[in-house]
Amino acid sequence: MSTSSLLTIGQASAQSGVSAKMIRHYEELGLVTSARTAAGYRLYNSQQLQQLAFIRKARDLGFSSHRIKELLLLWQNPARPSREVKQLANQHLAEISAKIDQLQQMQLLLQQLADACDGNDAPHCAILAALQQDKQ
Amino acid sequence: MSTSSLLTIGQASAQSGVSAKMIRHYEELGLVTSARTAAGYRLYNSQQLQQLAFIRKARDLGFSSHRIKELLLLWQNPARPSREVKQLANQHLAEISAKIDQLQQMQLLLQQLADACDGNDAPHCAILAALQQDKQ
DNA sequence: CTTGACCTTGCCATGATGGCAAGCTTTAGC
DNA sequence: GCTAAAGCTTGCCATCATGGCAAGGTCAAG
Repeated sequence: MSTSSLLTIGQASAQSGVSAKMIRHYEELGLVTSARTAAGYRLYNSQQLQQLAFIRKARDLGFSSHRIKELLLLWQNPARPSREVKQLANQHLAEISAKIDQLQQMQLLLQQLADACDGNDAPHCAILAALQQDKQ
Repeated sequence: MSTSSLLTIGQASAQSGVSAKMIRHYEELGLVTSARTAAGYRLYNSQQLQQLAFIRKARDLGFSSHRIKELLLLWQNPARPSREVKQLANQHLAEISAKIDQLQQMQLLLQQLADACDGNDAPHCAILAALQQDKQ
C-alpha cells in the first residue's frame, strides 16, 4: 500500500464536492467517520472519500440525510436485498411526486390569477381580489 | 358600529385558519398587529381578521412571509399599480417553476435507476451502482 | 374560590446550509 | 528558526415555516 494517501477535510471536500461544513454535519449524523491526527484534524481514506461522493450523489437526487444513512447501510451490506434499496427509492419518488403536484397546483392557480391581473398603473388587481375573497 | 366584536388569538386562529403560533410569528415579522387587553391578551378586529385570512391564502399559494408582507403593503395602498402585484406574483411563479424543474429532473433520473433495479433478494442494484459511480 | 380552558413569553427542534469568531496547527517563505 | 498565512477545531447564530413544551398569569363557569 504505497498510495495510502489520507486527506484533510479541505481536500476531502474539494474531491467529493461536499463542503467541509456539511462533512462535519454528516459526521454528527453518523453518515461518515474519520481518523484524527494527534492535533485533532480529521483524516479521510479512500473508502471514506468514496462514501462522501456517494452522499453527494444521493443528496443531488434529493434524498434526505436520514434516507442517505439507510442507503449507506444497504450499500455496505453485501447481503442486502435490492428490494430494500428500491423501496427507499420509491418512497423518495412518491415524496417528489407529491411535492411536484403541490407546486403545480399552486402554479396553476397563481398563473390564472396573474393572467387576470392587468399589470398596469391601475390599482385593481385580480390577485389581490382573490386573496381578500371571503370564500376560499 | 354595534358589531365591533374583538376576537382573542384562539378565536382569530379558528376563523382565519392560521395557528395561534403563526399569528404571533407573523406579528413578530410585522405582517399583523393587534390590540391588547390590560392583561396583555391579543385582540383582533375584523380588519385584522381579514388580514389574517389574506395571509393564509397567500401562504397557501406558497408565497414567503417576506413576499406576503409586500403583498399586504400593496393591498393596503389604494394607489398601488397592479403592475407591482403582478411582478411579485411572477417572481413567485418563476421560483415555483424552478423548483418544479429541479424536482422533475430528480424524478427522471431516479425513476430510471429504480426501473433498472430488480428489487428482489439479490444484492445487485442499479441505484447503488449509480451512487458509487466515479463519474457523475 | 376552585378548576379548567385559554392566554403570555421564551426556549428547543426540525433539515440543509452558510457565516463568523476564537483559538490551535501546519506549512511556506525568508 | 521565526513569522505569516492558510487551514483546522469547536461552538454559536441565522435562515424558513412550523410545532412542542414549560412556567406562569387570566378568565369564565360552577
